[in-house]
Amino acid sequence: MKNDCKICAIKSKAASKLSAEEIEKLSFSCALVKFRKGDSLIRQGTFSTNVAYLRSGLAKVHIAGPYHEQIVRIVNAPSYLGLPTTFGDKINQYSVTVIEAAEVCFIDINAFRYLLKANHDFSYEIMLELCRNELEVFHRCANRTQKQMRGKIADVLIELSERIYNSNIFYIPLTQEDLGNLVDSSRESVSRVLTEFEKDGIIRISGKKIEILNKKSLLMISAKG
Amino acid sequence: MKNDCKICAIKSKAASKLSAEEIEKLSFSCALVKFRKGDSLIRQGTFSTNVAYLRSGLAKVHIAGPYHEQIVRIVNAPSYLGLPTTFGDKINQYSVTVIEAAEVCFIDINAFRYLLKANHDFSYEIMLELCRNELEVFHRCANRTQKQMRGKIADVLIELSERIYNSNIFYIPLTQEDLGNLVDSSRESVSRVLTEFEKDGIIRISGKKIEILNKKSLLMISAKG
DNA sequence: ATTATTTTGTGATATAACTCACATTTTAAT
DNA sequence: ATTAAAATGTGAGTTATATCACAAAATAAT
Repeated sequence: MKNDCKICAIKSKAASKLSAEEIEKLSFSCALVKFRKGDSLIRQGTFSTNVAYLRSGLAKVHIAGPYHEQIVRIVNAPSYLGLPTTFGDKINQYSVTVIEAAEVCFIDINAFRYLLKANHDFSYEIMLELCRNELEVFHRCANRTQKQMRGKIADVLIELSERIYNSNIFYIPLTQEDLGNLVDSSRESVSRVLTEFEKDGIIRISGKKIEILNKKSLLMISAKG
Repeated sequence: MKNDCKICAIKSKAASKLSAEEIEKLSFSCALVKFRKGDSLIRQGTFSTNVAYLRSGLAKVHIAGPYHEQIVRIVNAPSYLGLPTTFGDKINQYSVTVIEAAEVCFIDINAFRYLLKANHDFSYEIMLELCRNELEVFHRCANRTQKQMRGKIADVLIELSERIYNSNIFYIPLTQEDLGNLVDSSRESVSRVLTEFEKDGIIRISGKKIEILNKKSLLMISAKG
């Protein structure tokens, strides 16, 4: 399985621009590992010397708040996790947990920095990703604080449907408790809104499966606040 | 005043690592401008081909929410503004407005990218700044959503005192309405908490001047949520 | 298959903060 | 200095959502 790393490196969005020598260097310090739902990739407060490259699957970034935990964002492959940590004081500022079976490649921070230095296209790409992250956090923050329940939940459903699954039907990998942590509200309120939406004919739920029947309504509810 | 740019470049945290040739290139595409309180540096929704380098002064980053505007973070010099825009689709995703007299240097995006390419230390520094921004937004987001009024206001006062002014006495450059937009609550609630704190002997207010008398209390209130 | 555990649905009650309203103070403009 | 405009203080009523409580359903474990 370790040999997969080279493939991993080559297949990664960064690698297409790498020289053979660079790939060689990367492959020595990279190990591909498979994870299941619930596994922890990064744990807030711990020391870290790796960047995690999420090659497939889905994960949630979450931080411990003064009261309850808070899910910061849902991350889909491909993306790099733990960048702030590796640039900064090496103490993880957030946790990352798998929510759908994932393949992850841990890249040693020194190899990662070598890559950044050696390959400008790569470092440019990382900057892009960091900028996107920042904007995404902005968006979620505005969502959390300026909308009320219906709007928040509508927004999350749209995000799952569009950004994560690209389909109007999907299996939601989060519990209602998770959803509450994602929009900063209680599990009960999430439940109430979800059944409300179903009664209004906006979505159809059966178990973990959600089907969006009326996206237009969802968009309106999300926009209205 | 235009010649200041070279000084600006040399004095900037990036420049110490630049070659003469690089500084030359930068100075051609850089103009230092002075701004007053209330001036707009970046306007959400507009097209932009510059990175703004805040050399001195204070600014607020804010976005238009579904209902009210929301202040995302307070930025002090030195720092780069508008990075996500220049990497992305060039449409500004947020506004930046001066809240204390500022000197700003607008760096053409092409020159900026040249710098990133030419100088790895510089691009590394930019990545650091992007990471810091992300973590700061995390923090503010948790603050907004998980604490109640007293905690939110305590947190902002601590931030102003520690990160921005480095003093227990400072002149607050924001109106209570601004503070409301910063912590996502109403102007009235801000006022109530502020007078409450004063009655409790935690702060002393006279006009725009705020003195923190009991930082320990503030820290406790902020931490408790 | 059966049991234990986790997740979900829904009512009743409590509460923090918003809104509205208006007086007062402060700041800016002429 | 005088007036206009903006910012602030504070009460009373309203409201969205949290919390508590428990039943039902679904999932996981033996």
